[in-house]
Amino acid sequence: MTSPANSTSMEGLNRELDRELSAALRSRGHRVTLPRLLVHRHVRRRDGHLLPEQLHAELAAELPSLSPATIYATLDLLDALGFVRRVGSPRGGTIYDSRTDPHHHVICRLCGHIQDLEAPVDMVSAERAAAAAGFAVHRGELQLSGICATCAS
Amino acid sequence: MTSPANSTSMEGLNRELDRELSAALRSRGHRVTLPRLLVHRHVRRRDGHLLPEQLHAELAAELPSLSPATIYATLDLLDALGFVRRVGSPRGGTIYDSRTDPHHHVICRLCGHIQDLEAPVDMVSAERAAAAAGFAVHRGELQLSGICATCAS
DNA sequence: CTTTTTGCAAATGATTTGCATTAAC
DNA sequence: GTTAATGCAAATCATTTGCAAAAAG
Repeated sequence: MTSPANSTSMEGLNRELDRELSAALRSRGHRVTLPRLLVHRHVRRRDGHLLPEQLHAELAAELPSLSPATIYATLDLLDALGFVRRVGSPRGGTIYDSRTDPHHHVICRLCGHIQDLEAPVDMVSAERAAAAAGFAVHRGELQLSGICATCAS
Repeated sequence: MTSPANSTSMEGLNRELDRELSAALRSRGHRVTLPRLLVHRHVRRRDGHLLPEQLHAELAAELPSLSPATIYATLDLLDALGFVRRVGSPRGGTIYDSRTDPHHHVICRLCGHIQDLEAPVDMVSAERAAAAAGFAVHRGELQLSGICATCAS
């Protein structure tokens, strides 16, 4: 009953994600804890954008004691480790993005729905202008705002 | 003592700004009120980025009764009228930009200092991708994040 | 005079903080 | 055993809301 495809089963994937996070945590002197493993698994299994509150609700089943404070602290840590990316929503509040490679976003200004954009955007001259202004640029993204298909109707 | 340059004196500028706002308000059926005139003057005289709270503090001298609620409502109205532009800060909270023409921003991820970037950014392909995803794009800006000169030291 | 706008105070929502307890190492 | 991380509750911060009083048209 066990096929080679088992290496991508939920348990196998979790094991692999756990190993990856554990290595990153230890290399920085952080401890490996259950809340961190769970948040990390959840975030990286679900590719997309998520709100801390949402994450809190979804993990309540697996670890009821998990508190909002820990969610926030853990997401910040994962951001520092490069596993998620903190994105400021134009509607206030914070969105965490499980994708950390360069890409862009459109956000519905009515419902807040956010979607990735794969389009290439040349930000070299903007980065140069920022450098000229004394900024050490860390990253950048294009944020488009508009009305999504659902809200349009 | 009165030179032609008087047309740009504070009183003259205010009068002109007031006329401009009044026309826009009336054309949309809104009323012309002192809080609106004061906020509008303040925002447009001070070219730059400002936080509602900051604005509230700065206008306290001119109109002590001005409440935060009115500041927020007025800024939203000015945004709807096209006199300011609401910008979501990646650090949470809302920034209002007195510039409404297309331009971009760098924001210090330590102190929140924000600065305009004049660099041309081609967002056509991103807009096309957003349209393909069902979005009616309204506007867009590039947001760079980094460390400003002050925080670097 | 009628309706909008204001100011105030209270409510809300998101995020942070302080601190004792628990768990990692 | 030490020290860091957690959970909880309370605090904070930005923003919104409800409503009676004031101002605009």
